[in-house]
Amino acid sequence: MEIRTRFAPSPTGGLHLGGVRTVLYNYLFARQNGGKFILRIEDTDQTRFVPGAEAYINDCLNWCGLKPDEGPETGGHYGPYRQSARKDIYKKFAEELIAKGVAYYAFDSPEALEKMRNAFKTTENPSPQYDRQVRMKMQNSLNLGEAETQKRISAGEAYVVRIKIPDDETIRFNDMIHGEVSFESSVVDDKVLLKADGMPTYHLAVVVDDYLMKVSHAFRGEEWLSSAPVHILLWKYLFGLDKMPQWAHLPLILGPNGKLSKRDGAKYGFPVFAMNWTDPKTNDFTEGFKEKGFLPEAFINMLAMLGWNDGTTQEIFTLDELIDKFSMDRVHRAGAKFDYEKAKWFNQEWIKKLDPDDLCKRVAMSLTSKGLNLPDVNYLKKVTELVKERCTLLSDFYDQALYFFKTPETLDLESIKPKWNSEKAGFFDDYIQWLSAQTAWNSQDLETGFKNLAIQKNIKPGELQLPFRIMLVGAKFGPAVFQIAEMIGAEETIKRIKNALILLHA
RNA sequence: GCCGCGUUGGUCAAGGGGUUAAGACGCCUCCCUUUCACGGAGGAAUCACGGGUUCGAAUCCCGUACGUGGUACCA
Repeated sequence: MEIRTRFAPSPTGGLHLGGVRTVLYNYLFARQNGGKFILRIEDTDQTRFVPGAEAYINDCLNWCGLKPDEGPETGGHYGPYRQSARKDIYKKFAEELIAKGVAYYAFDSPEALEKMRNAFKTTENPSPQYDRQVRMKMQNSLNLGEAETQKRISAGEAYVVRIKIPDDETIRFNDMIHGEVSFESSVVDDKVLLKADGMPTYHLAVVVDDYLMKVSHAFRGEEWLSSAPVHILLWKYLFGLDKMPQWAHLPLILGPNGKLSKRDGAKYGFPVFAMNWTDPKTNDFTEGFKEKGFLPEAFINMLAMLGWNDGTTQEIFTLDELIDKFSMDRVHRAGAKFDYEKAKWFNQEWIKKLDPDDLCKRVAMSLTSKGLNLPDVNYLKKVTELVKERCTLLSDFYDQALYFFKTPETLDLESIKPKWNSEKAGFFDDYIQWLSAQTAWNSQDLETGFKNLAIQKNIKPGELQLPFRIMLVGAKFGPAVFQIAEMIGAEETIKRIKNALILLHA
């Protein structure tokens, strides 16, 4: 049997962390078993349709390198892959369920439902369900009779189709992560299967499409666990439990307090979505990992480890290694709190790990996007190698490398002034002279010359290094000063020293 | 309220009857470096609580507490 997994998002907004991890686990499982990974767009709620959301999801998957084998863009033999385009299919199955006596028509308006909930509400039961307790008191084919039901339907009265949950049945299934999970049917409600607009709800659509698309393993977030009994029943009624995919309900990714929300991101200053997303309706902006400066490799690596490990102490994995080593039975059961500090660490590790040429390309993109004009690649490559261990995000390269390309606009003179004196000023005057006379220009010689001159003048070389650094960099950071001098060249080095001396004189 | 799922340091977590209870992030101390980092050496856990079972329990069982998800003609 071919292994087929699917990711089935609804195109209603940004793709968040947990969503990407669900994609990842689906993808890894499919890949390692030589199977297929499918993207299916669950756009059955027309009131929540958000233009651009589907394209955005594609962009995110692309960026992450988790491309589906089948989907709305890619195509495939089991299309269409947008549920809105499969509307007619679901109706047929809804009718089949009615014919089998396990579903029924219901005419209750939203207002009538609201009234029912209010009428039956008690302290012990604050949210009454449409279930066996109340269904015989409502307007549905169960108590209206066939004739009346047909009459209403012919008259064009709006109706939904609801599943008729059995009275006393224990519904069990085996979850790949949680093991055996069971529910009493008596606490499950008669979920709507087909809405008044003719569209299916998620419950009908997942089951039908998983069957039709031959999905062998269905992985989704744990928030779906409570509706699993409805899906199990539907499988039993429609296609047989033996055809049902293996379920795995993935642990939730939590924020600082409770389920991770995009609000947490804004509140605590970390991205929550894979890529930047602006809601076209509300104009609400949410930052993405990509734009924040994350490498997709690091993002994926971090997500993989949030809820899974291979049992060793290895934490840095390439996608290929993950495909090789991932296993569902090592997925942790409990929800995991997202730790932004650790996420940044993964990024830093990946910056160090990446092939220099590859890194250089990405740094170039980041730098040019911030308006920096880059000379030749070889120069940038050297700069990148020199500063990379000081960068945790791709976006850090700008601050860390800017002085290699531009004369600093401000200098942290406060850090040198307290210990500044005319002897030191004299030293730099002479150093300029010495530098001007150099024909060879390399960090080693520059340093030797610097130290010799300092000794000559009876000043500790160390005391001069910080001022020199601030002259060249503008602040107290960066790689060895003499390497910086070597990189920016004689002319620029001398210019920067002169600049600083003027400022220190004033 | 009801139902489901979960609970090993601040966080991610290994370990699934006998261990000094791994490792990583973060934090703190120190070394390296007269910058910032990298790197290196250290420091910090009564395994949620209470009962069992057992010679022995973080590990098995039962309760309780807490957390979390669901309880829509949303997914």
